[in-house]
Amino acid sequence: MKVFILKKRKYFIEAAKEFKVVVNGIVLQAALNLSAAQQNACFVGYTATKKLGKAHIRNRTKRRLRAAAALVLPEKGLAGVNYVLIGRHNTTTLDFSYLTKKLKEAVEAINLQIIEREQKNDQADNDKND
RNA sequence: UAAGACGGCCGGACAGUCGCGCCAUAGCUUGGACUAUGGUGAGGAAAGUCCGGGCAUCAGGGGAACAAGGCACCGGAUAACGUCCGGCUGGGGCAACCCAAGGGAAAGUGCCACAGAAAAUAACUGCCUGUCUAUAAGAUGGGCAAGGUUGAAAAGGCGAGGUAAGAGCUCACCGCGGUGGUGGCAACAUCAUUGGUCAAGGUAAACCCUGUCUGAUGCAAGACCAAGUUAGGAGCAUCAAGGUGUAUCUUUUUUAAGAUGCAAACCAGAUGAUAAGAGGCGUUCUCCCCUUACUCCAGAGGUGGGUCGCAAUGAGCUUUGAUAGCAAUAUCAAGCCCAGAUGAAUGGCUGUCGGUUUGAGCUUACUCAAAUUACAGAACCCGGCUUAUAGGCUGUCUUAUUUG
RNA sequence: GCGGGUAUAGCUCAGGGGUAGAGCGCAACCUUGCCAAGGUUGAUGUCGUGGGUUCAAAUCCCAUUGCCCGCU
Repeated sequence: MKVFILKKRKYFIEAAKEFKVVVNGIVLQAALNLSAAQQNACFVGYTATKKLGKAHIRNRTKRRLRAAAALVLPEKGLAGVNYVLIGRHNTTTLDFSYLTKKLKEAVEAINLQIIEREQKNDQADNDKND
């Protein structure tokens, strides 16, 4: 599974509207992306707001998110999904192994949501066809 | 030894492992969000954006007036500065040393609450005295500016003489001003002499005056490439008659095609020329020089694609050396090349050694354990200022005490 | 990256050198059988923070902190 970086503001907004899971240290959002599905890859973006602190704290937050995502997403990520990781105030202080564990849980949870939604849609399509 | 003053420097180190950006080279399924190897990768403040520049655009340059704003003891340093260095004056400290937006209040205007007779023109109270009425005292004329509960501030201070009462009215000392000498580039210091019409408080971080400096906008500047969109209006003359438009006619496939005419308007093109006019760095005026006719206004669409600017030649860097200077700094020599991203690299984890604090063993040392290890992240680039900062190293000096 | 504004009572805001104010809210009392409305009275500020100028600063100057906004 290849992991690429999200750069467009549009996709961040889409992700915020669709799926969302919150765990200790991380907020995870996601949305479907058809073009990514064709490449058999998923996209990931990182966000750290001004609320967290000054520039060096925000940079540190993004680095830890990036390091955690590099461990988790190649295995757990679904193809054709845009993930957005949002840092929280305790992201920099939490133990790193704990953070990765939590991220893994979050990704699994959000993947479940996405799959359920797709199955529903498929069923709906099937019903219509019938 | 204790207390203190002023500087300078550092801003954890090493190793392992998994990763990231950029550059170079090589490779490939040959142009990509690829792979390999090598190199390289945050600060003293990268911060705040408070000053000064470089650079870019407004075509370039000069002058006058006005406006707006900054600065303000003197000299020097510098590309420049509101920065720095050295001095002066005033204030603080026993001292080392520190602090100061530190020009002008006899150019003008304003303001000075409360209190106080009065906040600047004088008046009121008061002191002395002549005349009249006359018991006390009052009325009126003259002289005077010492005293008058206040206040941040009251028309030099203090003492003596002097007088009807008083008064720089006179004198001594101090202060203040003028002139001259000496020292100093100067601010200023000092000495001499002279001034009593000594000039009538404060406030200029109130307006202001004087001197001096400043064009505006900031790399989201700006240049090029690619893609896309478009109602309208304004701005010379001429030509030609292409497109479009429009009118008429013909054909018949009558929602079309063709022909001819027109050139008022629009689009596009060519030519001409200097007369007038328009635009061109805060405003007005002016001079030189130049430029534009596809320029300006307005509207529409879009939410921002790529390359350059932009990282190795610089106001560059150095625990280097020499020379000049008290110093800031300058010159010369030697050596060096040192981040360049754009949802934004410089990280995650582990170990060892450090620093600090606390506790225990405990005679300092030393050992063990725990905690802690700052402020903070380049975004066009430099010189400063300001603010934040755990902890540490180091130099010079002052005062006090003790010992030799 | 560049530029601007603001901070005053619990809340919303005046005041631009001389004793800090208004409205709403709060408290007490009056009115009522009780409540609301109404009336009377009262309390409430380190004027965001730290320096400076001044006799005197919320006000003028400098620095700083938080919040808000614009440019694209």
